[in-house]
Amino acid sequence: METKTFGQVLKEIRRNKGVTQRELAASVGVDFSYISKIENDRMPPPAADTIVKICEVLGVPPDDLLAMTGKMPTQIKEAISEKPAAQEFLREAQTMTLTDDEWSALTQQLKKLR
Amino acid sequence: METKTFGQVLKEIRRNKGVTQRELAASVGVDFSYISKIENDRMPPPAADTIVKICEVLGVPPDDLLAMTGKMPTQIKEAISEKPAAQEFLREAQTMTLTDDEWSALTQQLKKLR
DNA sequence: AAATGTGTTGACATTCAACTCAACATTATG
DNA sequence: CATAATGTTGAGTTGAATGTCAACACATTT
Repeated sequence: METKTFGQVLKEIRRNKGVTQRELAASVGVDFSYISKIENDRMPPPAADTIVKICEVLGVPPDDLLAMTGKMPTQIKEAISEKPAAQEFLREAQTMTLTDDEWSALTQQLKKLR
Repeated sequence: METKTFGQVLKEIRRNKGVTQRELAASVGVDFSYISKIENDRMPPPAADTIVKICEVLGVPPDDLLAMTGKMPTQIKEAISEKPAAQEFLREAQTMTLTDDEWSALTQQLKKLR
């Protein structure tokens, strides 16, 4: 399983969409040289919110790229910060060290709630 | 419901344990003046990991103090960062804007898993 | 009251993520 | 090839988080 880097994936998406680094950077609101560095893995992936913007500009869901970085968008972080019940859940989950399957099972439970 | 501040709670715990600011600070590994500022809410609560250390030294579970700040210990953050399945769960949860009761229900589900 | 222990305050320091800027290199196009 | 478009690189910047240090104030003990 040859895992692609964040930069490799981003570069591929951007090229497939026929967008230049400068165009992307301008739309996102960062310097184009920064995009270059990210794509070549000279720098760690950008902030979660920037990743989201990038994905919006490129017209792809941010989930995959976010998952690669282990970062959480501000919106989600804040939502959790404000919910002690959510934090308790996470602490419990962490002490149990859930497997991927178990997490998926919980996601299913989640969807049943509504 | 008059909510106590982080500083007020900490000061209370420390005093109940009969520990001075300097003792606590030395054990935790920060400057004692920093403890003073925190207790008087001159500064925002410390980093999550520092909160955990403080609670260890004082011999109390860190959960309450952590919950007050909306911060997550590095250990938990990393555990989640490494688990795309966990992140997917959180994104789902966030878009659904769960209530406290729903979070509690999930925590119950969690305990059933083992 | 002097010394000692404890707490408070203001100014400053450190660290790190997340970039920007300027210069240069490479690639595509007329 | 000449020019423009696009991409790369190294050094420096910025702001927020998280503290430290030195000086002073207050409280307690001897």
